[in-house]
Amino acid sequence: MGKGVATRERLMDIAEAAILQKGFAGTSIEELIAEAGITKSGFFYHFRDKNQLAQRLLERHLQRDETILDDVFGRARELTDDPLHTLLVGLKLLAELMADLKEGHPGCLVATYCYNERLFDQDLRDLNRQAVLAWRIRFRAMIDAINLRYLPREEIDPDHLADMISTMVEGGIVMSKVLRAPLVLPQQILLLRSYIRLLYCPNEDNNAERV
Amino acid sequence: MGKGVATRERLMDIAEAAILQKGFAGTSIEELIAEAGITKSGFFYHFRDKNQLAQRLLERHLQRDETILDDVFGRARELTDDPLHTLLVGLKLLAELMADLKEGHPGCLVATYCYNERLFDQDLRDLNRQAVLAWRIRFRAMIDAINLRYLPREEIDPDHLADMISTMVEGGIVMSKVLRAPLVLPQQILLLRSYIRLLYCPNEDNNAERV
DNA sequence: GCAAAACCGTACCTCAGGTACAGTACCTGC
DNA sequence: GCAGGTACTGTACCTGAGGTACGGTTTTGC
Repeated sequence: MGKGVATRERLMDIAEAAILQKGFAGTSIEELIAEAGITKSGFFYHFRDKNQLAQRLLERHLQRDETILDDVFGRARELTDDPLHTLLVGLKLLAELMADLKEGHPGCLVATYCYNERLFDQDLRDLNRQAVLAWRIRFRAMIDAINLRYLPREEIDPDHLADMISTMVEGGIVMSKVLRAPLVLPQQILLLRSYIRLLYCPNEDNNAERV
Repeated sequence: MGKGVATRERLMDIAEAAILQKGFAGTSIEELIAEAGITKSGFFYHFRDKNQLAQRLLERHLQRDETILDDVFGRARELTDDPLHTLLVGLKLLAELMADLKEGHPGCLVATYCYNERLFDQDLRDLNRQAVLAWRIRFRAMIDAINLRYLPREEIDPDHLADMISTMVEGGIVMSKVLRAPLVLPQQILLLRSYIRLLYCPNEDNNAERV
């Protein structure tokens, strides 16, 4: 990794942490360069302006996010062939991952940007929107696979159920941050898991599995 | 209502809308007074500084929020004596209320402030935290009442289930805002309702009601 | 050892937050 | 009808942040 890349990454780490705690407008370039130990000229060497920093941050955040989800549900798929169990195991792994964050989840840039929408141009807002739609598509595919094999106890729109995963994670992050209770997020993910289990799992009284 | 109170309320309406779209630091006093048609001196006559505005805004927001919840679940209680049905009807009413917002939910100050935490002093952060704890206590009481009469299909911590309502609303707001799809929030509230129904409701195969 | 990459230094402009304080229009009770 | 509070306006001024411009310097890779 080149020196420039390393500086840029460090700058972005500092910026992301600051923005998640103070919002975009509340984060000054001055404080970023002070913490990074560079000058203002250095900052503008790496980024055209503050908006480009915002865009690069979101792009990186979304890539990392995708990697984590690929990893978590990839590992889940290795453990079982059944699509329902894959989702349930994946959510369990995700909850454990969130529970392991000792300082709690630092926050989601997608949520920050949505509560700062008027600060950004249309491109950035669209990028944010596309990211959430990509989550929907990812989880929707898993739901569809489940619906091929299991009959849900209630008729649920698969897109809504897919969105519920993102909803619980975004909401759980807010709850954990406000309450300063890191475990709330994993707890909420496990409740979502409980719902999906109840919705699809046959129990002794009700064998819902499709033939 | 005195003239001063009216101006202050108008100023706060403008400020709340702006803060929900641009964050606290991204909202300038200049734009507020321009829209309100007063001068900067007028602003500082009503509020000691920007932080006091933030505090007043949160206090008012929380009061309004409480009024809405009192109203929704109060109406639900009028329709049924059963605690489970009260919660289910209340969530239905809440979803309908959210669906009726033509422009979509404007956002929650609690979430905005949590993603701007470092901009505020300890008092304001504590106020935010207490508000979420008040939601927990409110919903926890409803869950406890349900547990007295119904046996859940799974053992669930009542605090977690109570928090789930706040989580779904906060997460749903973020999802609706990012996707620019106002209906996502009510859809998610209905999914939460579906979970609670599945968790507690006896069906033809499984009579879970306590005797 | 040389060119490109990765910065630093300086100067400057604009705008927003915030302070200070004097002045004024309007209403209200006595 | 006027004293006094309420609800402001007007003016001036300070600081700090975003941003621009551009020339100079160091570091790195080949």
